Amino acid sequence: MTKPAQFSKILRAWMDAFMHRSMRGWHRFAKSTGLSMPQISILMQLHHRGPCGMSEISERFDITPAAASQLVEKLAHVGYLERAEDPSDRRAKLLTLSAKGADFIKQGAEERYRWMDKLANTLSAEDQKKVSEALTLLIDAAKEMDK
Amino acid sequence: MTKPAQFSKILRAWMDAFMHRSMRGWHRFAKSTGLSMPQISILMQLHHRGPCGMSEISERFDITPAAASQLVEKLAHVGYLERAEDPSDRRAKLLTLSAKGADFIKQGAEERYRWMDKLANTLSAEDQKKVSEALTLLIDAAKEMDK
DNA sequence: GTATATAGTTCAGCGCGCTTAACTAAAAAG
DNA sequence: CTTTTTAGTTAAGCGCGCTGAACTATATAC
Repeated sequence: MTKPAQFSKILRAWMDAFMHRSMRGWHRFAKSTGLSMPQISILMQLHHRGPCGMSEISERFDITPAAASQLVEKLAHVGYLERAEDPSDRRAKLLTLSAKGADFIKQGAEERYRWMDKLANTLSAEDQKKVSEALTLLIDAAKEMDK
Repeated sequence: MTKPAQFSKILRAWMDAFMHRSMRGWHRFAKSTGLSMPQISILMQLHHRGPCGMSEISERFDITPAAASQLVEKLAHVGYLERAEDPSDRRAKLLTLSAKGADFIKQGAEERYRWMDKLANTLSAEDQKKVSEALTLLIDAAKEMDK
């Protein structure tokens, strides 16, 4: 009974320490590149959940189809994604991240990785191994939970 | 040589998997409460870096003093923070999170913790212990790096 | 004391994300 | 074939974050 509570506490401390730091990082990146956070969020979703339709965008980000359409229009205009017609349903659009868009996202992630790498390098080889194993556990568990 | 690269890869996989999920979580929370992301970011900074002046806000979020002043004004108006005069410099203001503001932030974090807890519960007791130790290492390292 | 730098505020104006409402086009239901 | 539902677009308008510029008040330099 005390063990799970303790575990939960550590998870929370971790999230507190790192999540909003990441948020600020993305925000800065967004500003430096001229894109907005919502636009970047869409590219990120496309990046690691693959192509989808407009409706999925508006559902996942909880905005109206109109808003989704306008955001996507801007991203398509600068060439970060492509809007193709879904062959199985000519009303629907199939949104795919372009190579340029993928590069963009990778570059943004790269910047945020830096401090994480720096952080990692302050650990001993032994500790790094421990952390690796633990994070792998978490990553796998997360994949499992997403189905 | 291959070990550090491997470690770095795992750190990145972790960040990819979790960070933007957290971002979406905060965004939803923001919308549901009527505050904006910038406002919440300020409260979060106050929450875990303690009181500071206006200038620190504008520096850390990379906005003009004017913008910082306006954001803080709104937060003060709804009672999430207090703007007191710095006794050592009567030009400067000392921003502190109010109890109400602290509650607000905790509640927002609470919501995002939920899936993390769910995730944690899919792990065996043994794995939970491994993860706990590893995250503690990371948290301590981060504190160290922040000086 | 005068001059200059610093901390913060106020205001006009801009861009952006968002919504509502009206619309087009294709698919599904009858 | 007609009706209705679904996917997405377009346009007007609102609120908000942000900036630049002008301003107040305190602190520092000479």
